Amino acid sequence: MVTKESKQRGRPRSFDRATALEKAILAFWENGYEATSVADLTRAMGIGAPSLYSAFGDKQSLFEEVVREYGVRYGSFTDRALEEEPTARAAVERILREAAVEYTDPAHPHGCLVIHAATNCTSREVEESLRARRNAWITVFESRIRADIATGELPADTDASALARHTGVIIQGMSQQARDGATRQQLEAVADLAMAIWPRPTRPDAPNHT
Amino acid sequence: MVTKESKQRGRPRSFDRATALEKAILAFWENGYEATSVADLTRAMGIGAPSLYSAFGDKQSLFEEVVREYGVRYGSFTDRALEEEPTARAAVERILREAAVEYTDPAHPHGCLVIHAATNCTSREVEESLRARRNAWITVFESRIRADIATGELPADTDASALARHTGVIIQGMSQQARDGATRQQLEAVADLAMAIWPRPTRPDAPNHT
DNA sequence: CGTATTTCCTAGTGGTCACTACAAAAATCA
DNA sequence: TGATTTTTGTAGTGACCACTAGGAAATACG
Repeated sequence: MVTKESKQRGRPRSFDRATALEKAILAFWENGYEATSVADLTRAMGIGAPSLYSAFGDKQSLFEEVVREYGVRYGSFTDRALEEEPTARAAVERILREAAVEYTDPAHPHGCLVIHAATNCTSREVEESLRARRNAWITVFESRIRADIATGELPADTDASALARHTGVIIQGMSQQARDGATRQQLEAVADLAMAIWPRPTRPDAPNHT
Repeated sequence: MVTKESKQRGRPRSFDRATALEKAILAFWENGYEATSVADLTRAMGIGAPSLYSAFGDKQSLFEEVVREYGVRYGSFTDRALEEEPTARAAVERILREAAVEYTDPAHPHGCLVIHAATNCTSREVEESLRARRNAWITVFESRIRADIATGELPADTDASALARHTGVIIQGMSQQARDGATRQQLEAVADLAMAIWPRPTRPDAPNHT
């Protein structure tokens, strides 16, 4: 759409698109999709309504871009853990620990935008989009766990589906608690407890990560 | 306010207040406080707006009554379990099992009204009221667990605070999952897993409940 | 019957919602 | 400079929001 090469022809934009988007992320994160009005957004982003609409489209497409950028800037710790850690158990443990920190970081609204921003929303489209994202997490966890069962890292009788869903329950419950005022230490204690249900590896040479 | 004794003087009410309230519960439960408009409510309750306002006050006081009645009709299983079960562990296990059933009951909206109905709400008052309710659960769990530590039912080194919060996380995560489409069986499997973190009793004669 | 009382329906109230028409402003290009 | 292009701020749009005034309707009392 807008190419950065050479000078633009018309009047230059008076705001930085990226920082305006960041402000929009914080606004939606704090109050959710529905409860954040376009007037709230223009105030938070420091631009007029016509500028918002010309730069980001309508409210819904701005929100979609917000969710994408949120995933990159604040939600990528899950993907990183799943890629970098050697086992599903280690990955989940790291995810829960980083979630405890991230969800209670005073630098931004508490909890997870994807979990809370569109609960009880009049736009079914927006609600469904975030629901699909949340359910995709569970599927990713499950396939990661199945991979560890295949290698013998986890016992053959491990219920991958239940373990994955339990992980999702813990993450989403932690996010809710963070919004309700739980501290980082309290969430870390919950993460500790939650990890206790993971079965021990069957291979005696398997890494232990305790 | 309205006494049931003897006949009323004026024109009789053309709707049953209790069933209208029940319809309001379902509407708020389905879509939350903010996203349920008064027009939605009058449609669901089958009455005109002036009747709604004269019978229930404004939208917020109707919602407060909805939350109270919801607690009695759909949320009392937690109180019952805490009263009737001999140990905190048994109570929590029963709560999780009944939550799995209740949160996925096709007869009404999924999940818990108190957890979801006012997340990301423009009315701070309503949001705070429900937040206080949720946080009260954790406190009740914790004191119940401390009581069991005192009797020796649970080990002296049990982290009552963390265990109570973990229980809250599980319940709230299960409610979120129920809204996202998890089945009763899936939630029951999560409840099974979650109970595995409970420490064994120290008193050898203590009931076991497995 | 008439009167008092309460509820009902109609038709609004002002306010906020997401969104935009329009023209001045600010840049590049000739 | 003047023409072109894009962004800007102003000032709205109709739609929906929670809520209500006012009078007709339906009951009980005397």
